[in-house]
Amino acid sequence: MSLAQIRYFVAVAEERNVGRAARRLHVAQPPISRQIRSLEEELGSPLFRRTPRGMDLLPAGEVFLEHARGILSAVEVATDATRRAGS
Amino acid sequence: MSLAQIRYFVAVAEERNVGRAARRLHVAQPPISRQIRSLEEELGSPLFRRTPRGMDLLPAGEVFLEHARGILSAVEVATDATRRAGS
DNA sequence: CGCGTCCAATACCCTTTCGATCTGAGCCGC
DNA sequence: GCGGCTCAGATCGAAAGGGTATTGGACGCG
Repeated sequence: MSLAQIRYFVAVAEERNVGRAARRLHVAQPPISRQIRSLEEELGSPLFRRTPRGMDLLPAGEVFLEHARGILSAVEVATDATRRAGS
Repeated sequence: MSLAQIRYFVAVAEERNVGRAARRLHVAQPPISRQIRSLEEELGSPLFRRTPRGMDLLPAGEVFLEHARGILSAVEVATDATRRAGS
């Protein structure tokens, strides 16, 4: 699992759409698809249901989403605090 | 910043020695050195003081260490909770 | 005062990973 | 059924990451 995967996941969960998430992250769509799939494999359970109109969060995805946001903000906090301590 | 960098950092901080951290993580020493350096560059401030006997945590490093442990455990918690929700 | 030891950093190579582009397949509205 | 969406797959080139070998600096001991 990588922080990039977590960021991709949060964007897709919020947009409910891989393409929009990709544009928002300034990344192409296929990398997002692959990273999401790889994340699901690592977690051992699907996070989204694929529909012809986008991605629907599954229960496991909702659970992961809450934690994912916490992880990303913890990284931000850690970065800021360390920068402040170092300067 | 990557989760691997954070794991490397925590190991080095705990061992106060790059070589021991490398053995503990089953990785060679140079990759650890490089990732730590890259992390310091990204954070904009040194985290360790290099001595002939190892690595001493600087104040900025101590600050980052606390957050780093929290991030890693948050990742574990997220993984477990999601696995549980998916099965 | 060398010499051996222990440390991190560097140089170089190789493998793997990752993202971009192009393409395909499924579904829906018209 | 045709055009416009969606996500998924294949392929390629670039970048990142780790491994081995080596260098360079600091210490301790004879």
